[in-house]
Order: sequence, then structure tokens, then C-alpha cells
Amino acid sequence: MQADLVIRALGALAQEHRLAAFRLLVQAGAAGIPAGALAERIGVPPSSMSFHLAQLANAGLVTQRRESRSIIYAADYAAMNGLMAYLTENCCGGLPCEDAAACAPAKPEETVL
Amino acid sequence: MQADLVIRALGALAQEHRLAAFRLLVQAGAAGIPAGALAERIGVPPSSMSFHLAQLANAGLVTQRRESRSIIYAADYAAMNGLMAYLTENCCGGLPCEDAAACAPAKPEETVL
DNA sequence: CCAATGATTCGATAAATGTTGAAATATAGA
DNA sequence: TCTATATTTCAACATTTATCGAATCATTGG
Repeated sequence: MQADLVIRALGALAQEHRLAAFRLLVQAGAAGIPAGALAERIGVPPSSMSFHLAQLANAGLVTQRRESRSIIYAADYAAMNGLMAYLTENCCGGLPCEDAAACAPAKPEETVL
Repeated sequence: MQADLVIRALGALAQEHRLAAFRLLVQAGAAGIPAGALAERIGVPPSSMSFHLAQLANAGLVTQRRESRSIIYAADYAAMNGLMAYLTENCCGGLPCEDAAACAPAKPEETVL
């Protein structure tokens, strides 16, 4: 993943409604969620939702597939993981990071919600 | 970590110069880097760098400490990990995610740079 | 105290982003 | 084909964000 795409991905997630949509999609898994359902659950008009979903798709964070009249969105886990790898790349300047407590992922209890 | 802070963190990272600064800090570790050095390495005027560092600090992604005339910035690894935990929270809707290939972090070779 | 150094704040301006109704596009069923 | 449903595109407008020189603040050494 390269810098430009990473910036687009971060920018896509840095917005209340898009972050909410992405998290719903992350939790929904491969099944995905139709655009309309996302708009309703998040509480924005369809045109706004469409705008936001386009940004997520442009950043490569979600995929879309048509299913009858609906367009189903789903999170792209590889993109999400690539994004996180980019942020932690070369963490702490090299090897010592691997086992350093300061650099290890925090425990779920400390970070959830 | 709560939604508002997460959005600020993502927004802070979603900018060319700030992303560059944060990555330098991630690699620098606890030693950190003075504001002026960051400005020089990234190629922006001191006032611009200061503006960007303030955003990173406001999002909790970096810490700052004065050392003589310099102000040293350092990455806050806990905040970074909290951010990533928030994004992957409840991934794939529950337990099956733990060992599902689609949800596992990608291999370094595929994501580096 | 004064001059030099490192950094931030302020203010004006430019550029990008978010919002949403109305119109357009695509699909399904009678 | 006509109508209803699902979604996107367009356009206008409001809001937020980025840039950077000049002025200001903080620290150090002479």
C-alpha cells in the first residue's frame, strides 16, 4: 500500500458517518450490507450515504456488488490490514519493537469501545 | 478510545505531512524528534509543522516534552494501538474472525511501503 | 539584560470536504 | 410497458482544513 492510498483511506475513515458505516461493515463480514440499510441505520439521506460510500470505495476500504436492486457493500479486510501495517511499519526503529511492551498491541479490555 | 477521539486521530493522520511526521516518530521511538528537525526533514516551514504537530497532539497520537529550547515530539504507541483496535472491533461479527484468513493481518511482504 | 535560537500563535487567503433535494439510472414485477 | 424500489449523480451552498509570513513567547549563554 502506498502513501497516497493510505491517506485516502485514513481520510475516508476520518468522518463520523463513514466511520460508523465502515464499522458496521467490518462487523457484518462477507455478507455485507445494502446501501439503503446503511443509510437508515446511520440516519443520513440516501444521497449522503452514497457520497460517503463512494469515498470508502475509492479508498479501497470497501467492495460493492449488485444484488438485484440493491448494492451490497462489504469491508475489505486486506485493505484494512494493509493500512494498519503501514502505520506501524518499522515501529521503534527496528527489531527491538517486536517484543517491546510499548509497541505491542494493547489488550482488548483496554481499547474496546 | 471513543468515536470522537478516533475521528480526530484518523483525521490527523489523513494528511501528507502529518502522516510523514507520525511515521518518522513511530520509527524514532521513545527518543522522539524535535519540532524543528521534523520541519526540516519533511520540508515545511516551522509554522506549518507546528500547526500539524498540534493536530497530532490534540488527537493524542503524539506526546511533547520540552528539552532546553527544543520541544521533542514522540509517538504514543498506546493511542496508535487503541486506534487500530477500534477499527477492527467485533471484526466479522464475533468469534469466527479469530482464525479466519480473511480477517487475519496480511503478511508484511504484502503490505510494506 | 541582550542577542540568538527554537517553537508557537495569529491572521489572511486558498483549497478541499460535507450536505442534501431533485433528477437520472438500473432492476424487478404486474 | 408502466410503476415501484434501490441507488447514484448533479449542483449549489456551507463548513472545515491547509498554508505560511510576521509577530510573539520561551530558553540559553554571554
